[in-house]
Amino acid sequence: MTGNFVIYNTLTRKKEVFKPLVEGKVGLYVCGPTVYSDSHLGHARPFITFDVLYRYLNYLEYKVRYVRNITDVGHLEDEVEGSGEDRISKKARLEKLEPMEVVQKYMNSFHFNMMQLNVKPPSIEPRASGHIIEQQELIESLLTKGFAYESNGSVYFDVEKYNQDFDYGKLSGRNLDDIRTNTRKLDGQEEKKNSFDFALWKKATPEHIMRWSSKWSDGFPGWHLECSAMSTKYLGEKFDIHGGGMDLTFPHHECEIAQSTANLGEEPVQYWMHNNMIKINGQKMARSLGNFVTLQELFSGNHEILEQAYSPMTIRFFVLQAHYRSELDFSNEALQASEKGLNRLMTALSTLNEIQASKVSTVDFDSVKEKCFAALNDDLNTPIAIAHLFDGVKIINSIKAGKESISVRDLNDIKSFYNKVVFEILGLQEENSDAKENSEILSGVVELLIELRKQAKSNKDWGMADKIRDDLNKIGIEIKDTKDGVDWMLK
RNA sequence: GGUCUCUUGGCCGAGUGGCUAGGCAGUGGUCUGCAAAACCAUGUACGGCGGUUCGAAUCCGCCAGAGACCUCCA
Repeated sequence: MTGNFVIYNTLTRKKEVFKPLVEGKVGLYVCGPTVYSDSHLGHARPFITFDVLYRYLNYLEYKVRYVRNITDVGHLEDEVEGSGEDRISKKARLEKLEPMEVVQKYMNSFHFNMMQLNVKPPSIEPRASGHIIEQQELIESLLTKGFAYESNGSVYFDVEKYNQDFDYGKLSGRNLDDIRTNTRKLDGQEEKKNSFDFALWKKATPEHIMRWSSKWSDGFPGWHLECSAMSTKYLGEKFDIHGGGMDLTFPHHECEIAQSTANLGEEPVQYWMHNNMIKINGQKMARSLGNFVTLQELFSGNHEILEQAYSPMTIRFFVLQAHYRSELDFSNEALQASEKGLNRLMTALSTLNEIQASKVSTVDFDSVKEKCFAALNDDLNTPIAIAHLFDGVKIINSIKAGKESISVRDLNDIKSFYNKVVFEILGLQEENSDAKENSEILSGVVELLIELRKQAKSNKDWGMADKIRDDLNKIGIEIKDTKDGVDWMLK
């Protein structure tokens, strides 16, 4: 119905027509969050991006199994921080919580944020801590096949050996010689044959709380391992799409490919998709850089750099107004633009329900529809798709204004088109309307005040009329005099 | 230092050899007692310097600036 869906594949650095391994079915894996603190705006981007991918694949009538992991075993800290302490256990000590309590807390808040952003839950959300056995089995297999070696209770992946049979660095465009000469010297690497070897199993230091027993040592899995183990378990040895942030390309995804390929003999993933970063003041927003704004802060406006609160849908729309492979600059001005743009789009959708159909259509909506889907098909180009939605808005408004007319059939067609694209595929939703509809008491009170104001107006008592309007405005209720009467909404 | 990417009008952001998105802001207008909202109209921008071409923001080269990765990171 909608032509070929094209995806930019990081592996080939080209756009490719998407063709699933199994007709009609898609296996999708996306790197999920490490749950040790609240999610920030940067985290929201991949989850919104791949949520739209998931929704679009569903729209294209694929049966999708979407796996998105939760990293809850913690990984090594930056060496500069000392100790090699697990980042989750470190936080736990600071807050005097059990590690799993920290995990639970932030997993809950992550889920809540995702719900606010209308990000659909994945089909399976496996936790690394629940797949220690699978990860150990994978290590075992790599040891048996000679791609890993044990050293002082830890197990490392032998990159050199792997590179003899396969191509280490193909995803990120590196080769081993470059890596060899350019890898920085880090401490605590004497155990490894080569500095670029990475841990599959790490022996825990005494103060490390999160640990599991194994034949090698009491320890914990290396940070690339869980994705290999869990994607294989739930999606099979070969699956269609793997997504994640661009900053994970190397080393994380590179190592993931190496582990899986060494184990399975062939590459597991057909299409690698990477979203770009959100920037703030010209720099990547990242926890480590301390320049982040959490989603909760964004939604409440409670952060010094925020001029106001921004609703979840504003954030979602903001993210979708840029292509997922482009950098996106954060600023109050940009966010406010998105807020107003979204409002314009949503207003047009409700206008759609007020339009009276005529016998004939004087407008042609087909090109809007075609261009919109063409954009989505072109590597999920949501900004272009949205641009065409706005072209449609212009048409809708001119019908409303009586400049154009539309037949019943075409009107229904447009309604279903906007429903599909805006709500189903882009995953936007109405905000605020709930409060208005759900509170009969409030609604009754406001209607009464509007009635009183109307009387004041007919008596030309502008002072009273304006007082009612302005005071309501102060407590967050906006009164609008429109052609068709008085409308009100919660701000 | 190595690998890679980017530089578009006041802001955010598409595009990638000729047809010169879209949103926001600004300006003008419609509506209105006023206001807000809404709606309509309106902007010829592509870092600099060369080159290729009938024609370049789009291709090539150089220069300048910014960023990402190489280390936990969405």
